[in-house]
Amino acid sequence: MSRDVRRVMVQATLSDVADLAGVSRQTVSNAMNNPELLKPDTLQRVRDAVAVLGYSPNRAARNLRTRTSRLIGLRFTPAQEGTANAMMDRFVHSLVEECRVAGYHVLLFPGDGVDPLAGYDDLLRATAVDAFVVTDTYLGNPQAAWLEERGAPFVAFGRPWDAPDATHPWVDVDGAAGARMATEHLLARGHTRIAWIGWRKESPIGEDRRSGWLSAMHARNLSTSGLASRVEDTVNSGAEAAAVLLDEAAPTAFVCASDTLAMGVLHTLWIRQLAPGQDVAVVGFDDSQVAQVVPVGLTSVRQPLEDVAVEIVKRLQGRLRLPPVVEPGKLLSPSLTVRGSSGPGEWSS
Amino acid sequence: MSRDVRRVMVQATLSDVADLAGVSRQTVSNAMNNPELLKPDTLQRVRDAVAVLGYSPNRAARNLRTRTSRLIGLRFTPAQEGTANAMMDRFVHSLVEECRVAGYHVLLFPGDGVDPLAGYDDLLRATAVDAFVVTDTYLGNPQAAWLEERGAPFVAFGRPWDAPDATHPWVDVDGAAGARMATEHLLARGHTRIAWIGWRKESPIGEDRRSGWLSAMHARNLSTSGLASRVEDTVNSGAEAAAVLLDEAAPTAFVCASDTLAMGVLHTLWIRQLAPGQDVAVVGFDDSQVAQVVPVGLTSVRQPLEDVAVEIVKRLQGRLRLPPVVEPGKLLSPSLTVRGSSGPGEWSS
DNA sequence: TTGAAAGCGCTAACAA
DNA sequence: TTGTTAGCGCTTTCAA
Repeated sequence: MSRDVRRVMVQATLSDVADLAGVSRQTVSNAMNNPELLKPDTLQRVRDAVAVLGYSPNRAARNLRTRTSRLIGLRFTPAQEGTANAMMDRFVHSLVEECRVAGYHVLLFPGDGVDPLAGYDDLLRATAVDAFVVTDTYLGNPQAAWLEERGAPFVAFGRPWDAPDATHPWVDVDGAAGARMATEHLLARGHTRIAWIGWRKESPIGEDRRSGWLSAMHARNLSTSGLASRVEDTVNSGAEAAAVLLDEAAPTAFVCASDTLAMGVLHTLWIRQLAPGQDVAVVGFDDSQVAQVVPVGLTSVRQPLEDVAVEIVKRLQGRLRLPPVVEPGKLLSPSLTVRGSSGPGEWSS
Repeated sequence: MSRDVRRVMVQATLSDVADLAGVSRQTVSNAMNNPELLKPDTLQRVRDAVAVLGYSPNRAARNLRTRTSRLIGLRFTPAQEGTANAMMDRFVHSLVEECRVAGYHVLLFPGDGVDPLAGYDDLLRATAVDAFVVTDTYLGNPQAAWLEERGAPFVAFGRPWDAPDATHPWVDVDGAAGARMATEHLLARGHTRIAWIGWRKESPIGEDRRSGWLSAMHARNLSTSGLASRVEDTVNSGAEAAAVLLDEAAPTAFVCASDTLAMGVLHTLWIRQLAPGQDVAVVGFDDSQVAQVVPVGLTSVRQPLEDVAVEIVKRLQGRLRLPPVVEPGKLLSPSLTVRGSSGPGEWSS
């Protein structure tokens, strides 16, 4: 009885396994980490002992000895209230899953809002994580430069917009291609007066997406003058921009830099008794839950976050290898999820 | 030059600090963990050395020695596609922040979908985490029973519905109170035929919320017969249920067990050219991003996830203290976020 | 108030 | 193929 209790409470160690299997501690270690070094029947004996004792190597001891933690740090910032931007949720899940495959866990730390470097430094100095995944590079990522300077391994989700010659590994989604797909989708459905509602000029991501709309329009020799608006990423701004554009440029379709802005457009359509997809087409960006559940459904550009996670972890592993293998940046293509807001299915014929 | 590089690459250790400060390693340790034991000027000397070297205690070594990891495990399951249930995002952020205050970090591990115990066992045996936060207790939480049996510290977000005599600490939100608030809000706005669209009977959370609607109606001696529906948690099911209820019971308002179902109701209203908030009132549950950005806005019950995180971490700390202090379960009250879908502001007078 | 000794559990390096 | 030795960086215990 009391032995059972102890077995539950006190984890078996390498020594316990070695004693039970009648081998040295090092042999047990090899059985766990380099099984090919052992004679088959020794290996089996050790494995039996491991199973009997329910042994798992103590992480702290292993971490201390190997100077690794098998932990990836991720600064977790929540979606802003009142927006549709909930990419993080899907991305984090993909990252956690992909890290598991690679034998890593994800450690979350809070962003402090003021100092974008907060948190990184502590974890680094305590050698609490092996590497970081940096996501908020739209801020003009001071983290990237800072981490690179300290020699801290990391992979960025997002291009180094402000430092095109940066040498760190990154993965990003081609926003221009996404906006282009969205625009071409609307062109194929017969629209020619397609408006753009995007973010302010300071946002390189916004400008990138905008360029996709622009190039798709120009490729068809369509005028874009008076058809573009740059606003804050809020529902209200989107609604106001849509109202102004409808009044002044009479577009029949909108491509938006975010689902949040697209919801603003839907809001204006609703007020004006215009049917989305019927009277006016709308396409958003991010394929958020909002796009999925809003009545008639919001057609939206979807980022391949699962693939992003795969590529990020691949680069993480390369970066942590000795010697480090620094793979170049990688740009992934988004896809378009078509729903009712860009027109009834029949139109596509 | 090369010294600078080394300082960046190789972290200073306790010994380095001790040498620089001219004290023993133990004194440095005390300076970090029990500063009150040191003579003020010794303490200052040590602290100066710490600052000069940029020293932070190595986590692995500390973990090994203290047999703790200062890590809290959380199984991260993403929001289901096509639903509005994105509570996790907000909750995780609150938890991460609250854990930071308590000196912990959050370690994410993936749910495996099949075995709800997967992941917990590995982390436990490797002593990779000090405790867990268990969130998916709606499954009839086998994790809780299993973890309790193994003596693994954890706190549940969610009541032990299927084991009311369970002794583990938990924190939950009073769903019945939330639905009651929603119903009373509609009653105050003059509605009397208020329908309920909830989840199937197997869901104790759904039944709990339903009871809130029921009690609010009964408190006013209002009939509820024919006014309730139990369906799957999808937009379509919500839309269908709303259509049937409108045809057969002519309600003027709906209270829903989730924002997802409420969006279904909005869908049906949209098809029937009924104005939400004007012709028919709708209240959802969870105050998701969807509720926040959908045109006219969806009135919704909001869970106090920040407070939930605070209470959970408090219990976590109690549970990890020696001897453990097991605080009882705690039920928190939600609030109601009023938006356009439950009627124009003027009605409230 | 400070220091010395011991050891947490593991793996790298080397020896047998 | 297996075993021995040493030590990762820290904190606990005890002695000075």
